[in-house]
Amino acid sequence: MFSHVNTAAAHQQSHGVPEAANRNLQSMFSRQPIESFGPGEAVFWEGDRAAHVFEVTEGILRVVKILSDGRRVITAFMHPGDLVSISLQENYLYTAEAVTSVKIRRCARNRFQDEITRFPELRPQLFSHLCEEMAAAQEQVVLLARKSAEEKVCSFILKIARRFRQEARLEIALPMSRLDMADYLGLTIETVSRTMTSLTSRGVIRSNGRHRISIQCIRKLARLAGESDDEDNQRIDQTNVRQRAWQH
Amino acid sequence: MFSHVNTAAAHQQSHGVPEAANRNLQSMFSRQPIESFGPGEAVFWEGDRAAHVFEVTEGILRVVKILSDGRRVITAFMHPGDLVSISLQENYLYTAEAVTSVKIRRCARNRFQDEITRFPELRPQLFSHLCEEMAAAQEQVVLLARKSAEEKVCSFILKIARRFRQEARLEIALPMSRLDMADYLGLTIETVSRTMTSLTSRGVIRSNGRHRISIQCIRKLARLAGESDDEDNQRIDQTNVRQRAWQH
DNA sequence: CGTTAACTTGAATTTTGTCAATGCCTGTGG
DNA sequence: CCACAGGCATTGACAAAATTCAAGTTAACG
Repeated sequence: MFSHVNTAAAHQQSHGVPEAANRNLQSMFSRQPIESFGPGEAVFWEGDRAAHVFEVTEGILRVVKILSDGRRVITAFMHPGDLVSISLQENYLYTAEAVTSVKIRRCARNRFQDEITRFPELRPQLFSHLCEEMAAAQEQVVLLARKSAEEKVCSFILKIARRFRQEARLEIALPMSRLDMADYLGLTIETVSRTMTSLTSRGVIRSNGRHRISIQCIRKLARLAGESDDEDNQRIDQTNVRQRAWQH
Repeated sequence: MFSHVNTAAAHQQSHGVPEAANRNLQSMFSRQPIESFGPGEAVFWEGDRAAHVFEVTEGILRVVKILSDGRRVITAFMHPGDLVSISLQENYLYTAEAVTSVKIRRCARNRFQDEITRFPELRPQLFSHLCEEMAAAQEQVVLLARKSAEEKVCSFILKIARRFRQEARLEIALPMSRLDMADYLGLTIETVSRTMTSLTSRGVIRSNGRHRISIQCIRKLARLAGESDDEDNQRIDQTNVRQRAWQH
């Protein structure tokens, strides 16, 4: 959640020549140099002065908050095309760390703001971006507040499947560690592991190595995720959040 | 969370004569008629076409999401001065119900958008409003993902105390039912009740009827809420989120 | 003042977490 | 290319936390 608007497609278009016709939020990053971060490296830290906005170009970031006694919460995973730290205050609200090898572009906050001012057609984009983040946050709150361990894990797999399955294949990558998954779902690694094992033995998923699974029965997975709306005729590629461009 | 910016003070100013000098988001509602809702009544329903934006004038609203099997999550309580349904999509993302007797004003979404367009000085307000909602959402995610029942209850009391205590008195109102608290904190009524009892018997709080408590030891409460930053020299009225007006 | 819903309390159960031991990828260096 | 090491992941036994179910109380409201 929090910035999971994948505008990678639009992004492609606008590279090189950011025409007014298809200018978008990602355009701002197109001339910035690419920076690389290795697994575990932090892109920025919670509490630091928020000087930049980022675009993920490659790899996966985790958005982390830590309680004073070390308990860790991952509030989001960011994928290529996502913008990080858009909704911000004076200081970063969280730490962003590379899960895999990651490439990002950065844009100074000032410049980002200036561009938004200069090109009013960007405002609705920024706005709907924030609104989708809010919707995603609410989904996560529901998951954390009321779902069981199994429902949490199934919801997680399903969310990734809906966004990243390759074409018809129902094989998906889980590049993050079990600890990352646990801290995202409010569980322990052991519970995540046991749940995955159970799903495998029941034929819902099949694991191909530690970071790759294939979904054997998407309907069952959806049911176990606690999404069964009686009708249950959801397609894997359904769009959950209808969006309207704001006119501001 | 989600819209807890209490601008009641600013609101007072702008009533009657919404001068440009102190125009704010609340100004838009100042000429709207006041509507009343009794406890339990819904102001709008999740999924309905989002035709209005609301301002709470009096009383408390709960923001509710329901899973298909009836499990309920309250993602926010809204207080006087709060704006509801600002960050929105095509349809409402949640149901809003009156906890107490509630008075609200509504503003057609179209008009709200037009006004934002017409008075650019409102945009930064809208923006920082959304950003604060995001920050609050993240706090709630941390609470739900990693805090114990006792930490959750203490965090909740502390949050209300920081916003609504009357002057020096550390007596606060908890107008919502135990079920509402439970659905907000991801617990059961029994667990909430037991925790409150335990806090009372340990002298952290004292209850004056079911919906009113006084805080006996704010430092202990803060420690039990899991906020102890070693330093622990926080004041009850500290502002947790520093905010910067956006220039968009 | 009586009714009733809301709340509290207790006991048993379930779920998830903790601790500890083992197993298995993955990447490194021979 | 293989062997090995070390980090992750899995599994099991047990413990703790929270939920569930079932009575009791209390307080709010007519």
